[in-house]
Amino acid sequence: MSTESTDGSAGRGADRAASIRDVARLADVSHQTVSRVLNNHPSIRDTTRDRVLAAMEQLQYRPNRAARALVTSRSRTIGILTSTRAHYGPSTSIQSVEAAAREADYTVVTANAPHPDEATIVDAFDHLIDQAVEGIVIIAPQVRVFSAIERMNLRVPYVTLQSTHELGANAVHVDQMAGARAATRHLIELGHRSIYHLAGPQDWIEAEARMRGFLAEMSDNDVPTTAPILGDWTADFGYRAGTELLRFRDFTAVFSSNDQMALGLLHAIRDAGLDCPRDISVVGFDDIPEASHFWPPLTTVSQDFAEIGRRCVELLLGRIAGEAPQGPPITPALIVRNSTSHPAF
Amino acid sequence: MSTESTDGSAGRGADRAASIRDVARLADVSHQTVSRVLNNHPSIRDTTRDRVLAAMEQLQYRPNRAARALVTSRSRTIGILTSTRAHYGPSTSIQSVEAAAREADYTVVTANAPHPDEATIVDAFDHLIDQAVEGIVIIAPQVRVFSAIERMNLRVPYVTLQSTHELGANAVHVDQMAGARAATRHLIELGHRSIYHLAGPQDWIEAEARMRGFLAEMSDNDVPTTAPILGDWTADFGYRAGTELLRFRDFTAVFSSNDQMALGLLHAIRDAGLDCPRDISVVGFDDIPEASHFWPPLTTVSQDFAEIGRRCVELLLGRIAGEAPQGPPITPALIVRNSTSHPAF
DNA sequence: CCGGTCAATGTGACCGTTCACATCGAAGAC
DNA sequence: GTCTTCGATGTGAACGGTCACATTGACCGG
Repeated sequence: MSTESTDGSAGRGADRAASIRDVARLADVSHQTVSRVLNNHPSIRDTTRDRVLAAMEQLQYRPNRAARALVTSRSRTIGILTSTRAHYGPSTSIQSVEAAAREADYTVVTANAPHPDEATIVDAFDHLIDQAVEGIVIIAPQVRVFSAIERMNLRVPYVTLQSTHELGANAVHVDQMAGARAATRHLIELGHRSIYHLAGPQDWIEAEARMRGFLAEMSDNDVPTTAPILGDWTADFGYRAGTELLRFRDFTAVFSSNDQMALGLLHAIRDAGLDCPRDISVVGFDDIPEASHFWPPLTTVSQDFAEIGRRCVELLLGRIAGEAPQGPPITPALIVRNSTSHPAF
Repeated sequence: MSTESTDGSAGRGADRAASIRDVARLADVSHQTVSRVLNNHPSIRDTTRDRVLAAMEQLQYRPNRAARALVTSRSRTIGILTSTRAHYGPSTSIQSVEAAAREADYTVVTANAPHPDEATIVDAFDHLIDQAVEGIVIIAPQVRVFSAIERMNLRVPYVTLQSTHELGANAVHVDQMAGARAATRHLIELGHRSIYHLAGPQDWIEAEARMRGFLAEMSDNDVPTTAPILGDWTADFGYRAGTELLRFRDFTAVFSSNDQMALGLLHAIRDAGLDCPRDISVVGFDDIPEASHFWPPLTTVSQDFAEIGRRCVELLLGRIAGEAPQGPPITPALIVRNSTSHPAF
């Protein structure tokens, strides 16, 4: 490539890509006819269509999305607002959001809000709005996000995961509470009566729902509850919390709000010279692909992150089109492995 | 379609967002002056600029990217081609690509090629090209990608990670070989002489480089090499391979090409009634955040995925601008934890 | 045979921005 | 005092699509 920097007056117009009019000229029709072929309008004679398609092929024509967006004022783009991408769950969901969107001929742009403060979130939203996204899928700590939404009175449709609050039409309903209840019930049925809950950050809707599921199940079974410990999803936190907790050993089981924290916990249990599940039972949440290879293989609650992503797109595109398709809730399932057993005593 | 359009009551343009001309009218200047303010052109009188900015503020003006892209034929968008997003390394890099891109006022769109066959990859490229991306960051199995690139003679700049082949200006150089050598040397220095290598899929450039590093270091130290085992990055594979390998027990150490496979390996070692590191030493690669909580905490090679992402963007934007900024190579570092020790005998 | 409907196509304006070029003073240069 | 330069601004035409509307035959009913 030549590096003629700013001058460039010579080549400029020459190598612009073929436009609808170039195709029209070659196919000997009007540009509007080409446009009709593009949008497969019904009343185009087959022979004409073929001629146009041939011309497109020959010129390697590609429709210009910017031009289309300009005139229709529809970008065919949806945004994803996310905070951490490095975690298995969000990543998987994002991936399937993207696949589903592409399927529907939408493009996805993502905006990351690395810090969960409101300014950062507003920034991320702003970035998406600048792209003229038609809708936004939110995969992030939602409490903060909502205050940001209010502050900037967002005008595009968005979807989130269902909270315990009424988000109604905006939310894909994942029954986190049911999953958390199943995990908790499993421990109770094994005979545990002193169960701690390692919760996630409370501004994540999932974390809150799981915590509520835990508390509800405990109380339904008349098991005395202990105050949940609020964590940050990381294995490091699970390790530290576990180390701290084990100084007292006043419990026989822990339900962790995700698998990473459970991993840290397992580490802490070993470091304390104890055995899981003999001394302490542990249940995780998410069923990341590594969970079955933890030591011991982790009993956890499986979530279909890919399905969540698909459903988000389905709902969002529906709302963009003015409908409100509400599918059935997605229910996580308990997967029993080896990190849980009857309490020792 | 229901054609329930607006009855001709009021303006139909009422809904469209404010344009440059609306701002111009309000600020009592020409649209071109507004454009100049937008692109901070030097010769604008301060008072004029202020007037325009005030008008923008009042109308909540946002530049229309589509219009700008149309006329400049520059989309200010870069694409990411990726295969798996669910893994820690790629996710982290993608996240930092996005952050760096946003910093430079670029937008990122991602295209996923879930299956590594050429058709899928061509599809993904196609999707990106449709967005008129100005450049592409490739985070995917590269061998297949390259054949796809050839087939569709890609006209936009792209960057990848450095392979052992000469990619020259297209690649950010991550010295995977050095990392792999460090890991291997560590095992050799501990006294191991029978070392297996669990490699990644060979169409991933990283996998190949790590394998070559392993082989080179082994041969430099006159340690007899065994044929590497080609895996798929998953813990499941590590487990299965480990189980298989341990039927013979003709080795004392394994260098795994990533941490997930190492995790599966640890699982297999325990299942065989053996102890890591007493019986078998294991070294991983990547240093995912969970690695320090594995049992035993994993000796591994740390990679700065975020830095990789940043460098990809730096290089790509440079190339888009016609430069070729080549930074120093990124060198991974060995992190010694508890999964390695002297061989028992 | 004539008006009407409809399938197939064409015409010109418009979306919101930038670009090339024009204009118009004011400030030096001589 | 006139010419030139240049800073500050304006004018109209792109860019590549879609939209609303016009046009043309062919077919059909009465």
